[in-house]
Amino acid sequence: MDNKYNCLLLKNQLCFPVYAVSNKIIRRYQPLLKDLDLTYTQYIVMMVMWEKEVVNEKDLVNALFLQANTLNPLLKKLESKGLVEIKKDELDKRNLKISLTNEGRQLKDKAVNVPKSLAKEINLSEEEAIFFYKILYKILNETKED
Amino acid sequence: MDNKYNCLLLKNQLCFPVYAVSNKIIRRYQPLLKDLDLTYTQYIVMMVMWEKEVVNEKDLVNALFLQANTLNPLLKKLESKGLVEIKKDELDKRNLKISLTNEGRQLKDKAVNVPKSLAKEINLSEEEAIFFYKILYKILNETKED
DNA sequence: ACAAAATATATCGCATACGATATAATAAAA
DNA sequence: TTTTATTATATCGTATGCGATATATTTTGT
Repeated sequence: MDNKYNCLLLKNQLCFPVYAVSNKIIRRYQPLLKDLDLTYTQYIVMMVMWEKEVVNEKDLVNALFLQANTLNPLLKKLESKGLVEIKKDELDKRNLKISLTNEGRQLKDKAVNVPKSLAKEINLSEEEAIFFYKILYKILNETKED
Repeated sequence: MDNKYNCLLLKNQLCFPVYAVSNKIIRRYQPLLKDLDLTYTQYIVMMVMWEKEVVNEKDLVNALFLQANTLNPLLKKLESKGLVEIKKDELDKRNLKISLTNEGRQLKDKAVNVPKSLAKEINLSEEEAIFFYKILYKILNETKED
């Protein structure tokens, strides 16, 4: 039973279920977010905007563990929807200053119901959820270079 | 401190770190998989092929928690690389029979090193890994409809 | 047997993700 | 003070993922 190929069995992978759960959760989010006319990635960008009001693109890259070339077209999309405003930072013209618009701020009230609706679909005990959360951030913060 | 918008803070989300960890892990896999000329998704398809040798597209959909329209072009890609062979199942012509080729089978030996290399990058204790694994599959198996 | 429902793929369009590369602005170094 | 290096975005090409819809095949119901 114990051979050198065991490490290649899907059921012995830890990375695969993370990937599968991530896909599953996002699939669950999409219909809820349709009311807000947001995709999942747009939604997490808006979460940062609702919290910070003004950020650089670089701040988003750090907060979301994504990259600039992913966020760039996405931000332009949010701008074209009127949810954010994009300007060059006059103090350091390399930076892009992203600001929440009034319209973007208003969306916050509609969004409040989304996390509750989704929580119903994932049934973890309080203890499990806390442990799960800790492990996820342990992996995320393990190496700082990305 | 406690207001109705707390549920919209990124740091209070459980779904977001799953998504971020998934992205991070796949980013880590890509350079390792480059030697095999496989992407991450192609790699997990090959894992199933290495284990089963012959499957229907539907079996892959179930094993990988993905959908046919994602796998379809991916399988054609693997076929064009000579790693699998795609035929109609003569017993039920709705089904696609995917078979591992000799070339695909040979890749298995090269792939054996990938999981070990990646394991080094994620430092969880045995106990943490087991708990993490259990929670992930609890979420995956919670509702069977997708 | 034959219409209707179910099943398994296929196709299309859109929105990510990322590596690779290029560019503009600032900081550091000589 | 110039060159050089670094930083923050921008652009391009490739590969997913998924919802919506269409098609072919089989099963079910009558």
